[in-house]
Amino acid sequence: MDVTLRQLTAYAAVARAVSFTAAAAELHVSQSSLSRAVADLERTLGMRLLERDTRNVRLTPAGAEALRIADQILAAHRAGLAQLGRYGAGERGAVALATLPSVAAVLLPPVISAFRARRPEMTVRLLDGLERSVLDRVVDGDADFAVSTVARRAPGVTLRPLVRDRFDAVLPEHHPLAERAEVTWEELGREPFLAVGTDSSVRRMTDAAFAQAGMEANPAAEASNVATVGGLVAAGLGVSALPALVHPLVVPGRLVRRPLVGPVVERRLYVVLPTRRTLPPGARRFLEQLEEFRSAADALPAGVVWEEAGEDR
Amino acid sequence: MDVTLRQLTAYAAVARAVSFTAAAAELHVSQSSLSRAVADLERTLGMRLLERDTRNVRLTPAGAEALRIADQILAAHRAGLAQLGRYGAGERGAVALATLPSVAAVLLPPVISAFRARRPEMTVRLLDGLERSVLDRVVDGDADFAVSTVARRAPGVTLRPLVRDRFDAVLPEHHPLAERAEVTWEELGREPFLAVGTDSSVRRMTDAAFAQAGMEANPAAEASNVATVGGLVAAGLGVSALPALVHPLVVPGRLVRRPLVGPVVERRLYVVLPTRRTLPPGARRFLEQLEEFRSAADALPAGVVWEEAGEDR
DNA sequence: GGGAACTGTTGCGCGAAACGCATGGATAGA
DNA sequence: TCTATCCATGCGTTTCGCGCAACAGTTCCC
Repeated sequence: MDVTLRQLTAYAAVARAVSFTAAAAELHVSQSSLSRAVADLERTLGMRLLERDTRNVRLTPAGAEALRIADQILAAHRAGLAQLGRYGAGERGAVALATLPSVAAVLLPPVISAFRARRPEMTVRLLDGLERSVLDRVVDGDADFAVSTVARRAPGVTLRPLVRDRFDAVLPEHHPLAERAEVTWEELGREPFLAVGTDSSVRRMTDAAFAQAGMEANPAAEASNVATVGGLVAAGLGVSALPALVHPLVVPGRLVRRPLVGPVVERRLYVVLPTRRTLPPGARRFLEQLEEFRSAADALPAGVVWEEAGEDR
Repeated sequence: MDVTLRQLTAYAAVARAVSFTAAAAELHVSQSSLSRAVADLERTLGMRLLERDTRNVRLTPAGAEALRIADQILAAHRAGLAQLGRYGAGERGAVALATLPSVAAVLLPPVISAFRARRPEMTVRLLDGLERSVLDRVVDGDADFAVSTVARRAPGVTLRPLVRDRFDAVLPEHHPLAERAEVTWEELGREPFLAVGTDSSVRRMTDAAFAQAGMEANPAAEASNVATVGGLVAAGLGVSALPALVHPLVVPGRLVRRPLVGPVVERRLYVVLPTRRTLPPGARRFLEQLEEFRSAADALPAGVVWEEAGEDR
């Protein structure tokens, strides 16, 4: 026979009260039940825990040790279930969120900050990477969900429009085009162009925009980090085009932004949810927090706007 | 309904094996039993732990968290019972031993050392005090047992003779009596006598010995600590009489010991056991260790001899 | 394409476990 | 001595846990 939680609970109550009758009242069970439970426990352990004549109950040394240990076990049990309860309520655990570096650095920080303030036991894990890997993270289950652009419809994920941002021209401070209120892609394409590395969604979209304006994308230089591109522009090596959301990542001063038109190119960012899996409670709570920012029409950098809440796709 | 260890064990096995059938074989129960146990657990917790179609079993995020927690709880249970088992075997816990300072400092160290080497998880608590308080410690249950002299039979304790030691005269290095092979109490009584404090058992016995030799105890000075008395003798303030066991506590050099005769006074040290209470396992083991030293006739300071093992009184 | 082999679920009946009630023996206090 | 408690125990009932067997959905292979 093995030691059950029931026996330990019974023993702990009796040992603490130093009385079967009192403990029985406390636990809302009959006194005989406790008497048996403790006797069973003693038989199983093969040691006497309580010294009892018909009138008094005393702990044996072994009984004192057993009380200590029973309390430990019961506390572990109680704490474990409480943890699981908080997990279930989305107050504890981890949210794994795949996203683009720009989103992670600009859009999410206030959300994470508000989320953590409300649920201090939650951990937010940001898996930042390029568009391609972000989608894979969701499909593979590494991430609970993602916030990202999406090149093409992927099976197994649902898309919920979140924000869209506009491409701006990024120019050296005293560049001739900086005097315009707006700049066209065609005008921009005549300047030495500084592009972000091949794999990025930004690169994909600038290539497409130049093509649409009837020009060929022919970068003077490339860098994978947008901050690096910003630095190159500021140094006067050329011009670039970046979505509004990433501008906070570019060191300010010595360069200016102008809306790009002909065409206006917008980048759409989605919440990417796995279609099959149900979202863990913590992730659900994080999404609620994100929606709260959208509903409150929280301030976004210039050129970035919240999408209307609507149907998932 | 509450979460039982049985359910947690079942769930942990299934979640680890990712298979009800395999887990059933492992736990030697029927597969249907596990199916129910896990279903019950899920119902109680109000969350789905395993995603299962008829062919495959997968953990949900909540299931992964639950597995972690179930393992914690089960480990706490297992560890607790193991601790209690080791406690029961006397390999873990504490021995509380009341004793005289001289016994604690001279007789016990090798015993404690051997005991701890064999049972590293055991703690030995020495409650050292004067004869009177030592007895009380045992009667009150503060100590598991004691090693001490006993002025008079006390109710509720059993005595087991352990060692006896002889009173020696303690003399300054160049004192006239130091040239004798033996010294009588009467001779000693004619010198300025340096006594230990009133409450001690040593004082009680020297007083009695002088009385028996027809002299009055009339100390030139008193100190409670025998090392202090030794210092006074070495400084030439007078002579003293101390039981052989305490000599290692007296700083060596500048004083000499001579057997005291007429009468030879012996101090008897007993193991003092509570008659009622059963000894905790650790204490029993400590006593065994002590007996081992007696059986091996372990070397003792000159003038101290092991008592024969015999009946308890 | 149809069946064989496995998987987890569920209905059923049995046996054990746990419980409350009532009782008995023992003791402290009036 | 009597009474009020206290814990242990016998007894009957209810609940719980289990295995067996039938069932339903998948996968694999001939």
